[in-house]
Amino acid sequence: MKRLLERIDREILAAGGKRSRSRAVVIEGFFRARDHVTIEELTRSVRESDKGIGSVTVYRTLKLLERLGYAKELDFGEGARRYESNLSPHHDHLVCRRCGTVIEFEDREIENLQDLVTRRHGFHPTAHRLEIYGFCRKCASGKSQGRIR
Amino acid sequence: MKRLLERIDREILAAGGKRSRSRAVVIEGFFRARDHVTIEELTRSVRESDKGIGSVTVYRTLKLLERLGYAKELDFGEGARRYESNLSPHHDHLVCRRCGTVIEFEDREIENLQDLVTRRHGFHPTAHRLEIYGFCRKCASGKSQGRIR
DNA sequence: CCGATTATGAAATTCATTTTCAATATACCG
DNA sequence: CGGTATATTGAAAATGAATTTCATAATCGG
Repeated sequence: MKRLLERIDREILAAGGKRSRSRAVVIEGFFRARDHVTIEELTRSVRESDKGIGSVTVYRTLKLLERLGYAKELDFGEGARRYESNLSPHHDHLVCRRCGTVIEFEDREIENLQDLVTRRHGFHPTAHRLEIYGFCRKCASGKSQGRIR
Repeated sequence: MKRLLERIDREILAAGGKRSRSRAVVIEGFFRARDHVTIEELTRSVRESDKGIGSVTVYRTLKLLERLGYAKELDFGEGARRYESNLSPHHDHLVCRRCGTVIEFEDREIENLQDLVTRRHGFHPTAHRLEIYGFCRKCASGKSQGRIR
């Protein structure tokens, strides 16, 4: 963790940036937080360390981390984006519509088939998103299917 | 087409709704329009038939069509939603980041693998979204990779 | 330490979407 | 048919996430 923060610090300096306490707090908070945080959640948690940190700085810092490749923007259609750290290998998400739990999964074969499809259409893929929405085991038991919307 | 509109009309009545000219124009416009329209695009096109239609009505009508199962909301991360008609069988999307072209594809095997993964985690899937972003054949030729963002 | 540049937070702005509201249109029922 | 309850409309206002602006503060390189 310390090592990671130092590395990011160096990259920011190398890119002409400057150090700042607020940003350091946000970055550390981000990597400590559970994955898939919203800006609002992270702002709240980060303010426990430093009362004065504005949400704008959180927005800016996460955009920065994304540019540097350390964070990924997610959108589960909730109205607000979420961010996850980009340290673990690529994966996709199962999102529970009731309790919000997010399960990460990785499936090489799906990825391979995606590549095939993509190539078949002459496409050069740069990214993809796969999310499966539904009900997790806990929420699925003891619930009737529920009408759509 | 006529048949489809009548069917929707009947469903709306059956659900306690009333007929309205504005809505009829929007619905017909939607099915005539190319797929993956934004509200703004559809509003513009629909206003050529009836100057006075407000975009609010377009918003409301598409939400209605979605509830009835005739339309699907899409989000390619552009800031505004898009809608496609839900008449054709399920498919996913290849989205060109340069020219915006959207190619639809369908891959039974990917779907099957998704089901497997989902079940493996005890999940009850209700929907999924798979989008592959990149550059279409035309846009990919004659372009250097381009830095991330 | 100086001067230049970057970062900050608050406030203002943007923009898609939703809500409110008064006016209008439509369906249902006698 | 006519009356009435109810749905629909469009404009304007409200919402809410994200971004921009701006004056101030912090940090770096020399």
